[in-house]
Amino acid sequence: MDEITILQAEILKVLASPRRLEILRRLADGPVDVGRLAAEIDASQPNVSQHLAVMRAVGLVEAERDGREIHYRLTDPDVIRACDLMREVLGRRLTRLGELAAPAQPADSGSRSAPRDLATARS
Amino acid sequence: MDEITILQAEILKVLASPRRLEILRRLADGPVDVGRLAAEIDASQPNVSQHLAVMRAVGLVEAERDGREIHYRLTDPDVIRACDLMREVLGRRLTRLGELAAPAQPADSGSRSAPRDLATARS
DNA sequence: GGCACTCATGCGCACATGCGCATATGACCG
DNA sequence: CGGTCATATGCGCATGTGCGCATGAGTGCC
Repeated sequence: MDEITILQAEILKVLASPRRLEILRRLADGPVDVGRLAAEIDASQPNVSQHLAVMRAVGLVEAERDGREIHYRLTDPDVIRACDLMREVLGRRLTRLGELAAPAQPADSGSRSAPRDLATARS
Repeated sequence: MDEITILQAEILKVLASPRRLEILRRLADGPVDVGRLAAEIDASQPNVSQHLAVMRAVGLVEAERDGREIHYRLTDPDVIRACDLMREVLGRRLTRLGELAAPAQPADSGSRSAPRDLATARS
């Protein structure tokens, strides 16, 4: 079993949480302190703190003290970029499904390319 | 909470397993039947079957019957591509760590368990 | 020093997940 | 049909994870 595969699974495990994804997406917009973060995503402070600790343990985020507040930021935007790429793919998938199910007017969030190239299937 | 985020977390949860990653990487090289797959990754047949069932449930893989065998293949290479991208990033990270931490030849037995360094090692 | 604020940590519980094992289902062959 | 191969499924156990809650730890202010 590949070493990288193990590491990758660990990272993915940490990423596999809606709350943590939400936190990461927020951090992608710049550093923020714990309290503010908790308020923005409507979660308790200990909860957010725990999630941040987990992500910090695997090097996804970094912490820096500023007065009494502690600012968290992304360690490596590349990993999150891969994450965002996946998000876009899934977004297109959802859009496609929505259109198929209801050919009306899908009120999806911002989208970029037309779902025309859905046949990206087999290489 | 975003709808896509939930879906993404579900997918990530399914991906967050070394065994499943191994299976997916194998499937990236083309369709294969369960028995062969189990043999190649040195796992029991029921085990592989369960993993495949899970991945099939979230649409990561597709199954097609061919005689008594059942061939599995990737549904959407795009998701796996995002996965591979992450893998590459992590690979580079590991390489960098190895170079920085030990220009000599360390017993890298528990090297993965140094997340702090990993975070710090960011340039 | 004492207090208020910000964040981290320990605890207990409910819940999900992975695994091995035995076994059921389904397909081919004689 | 009955047997055999290929795969899927149910079960039970051990383990891990998230959450709320209360509390500890570090910092700044008066």
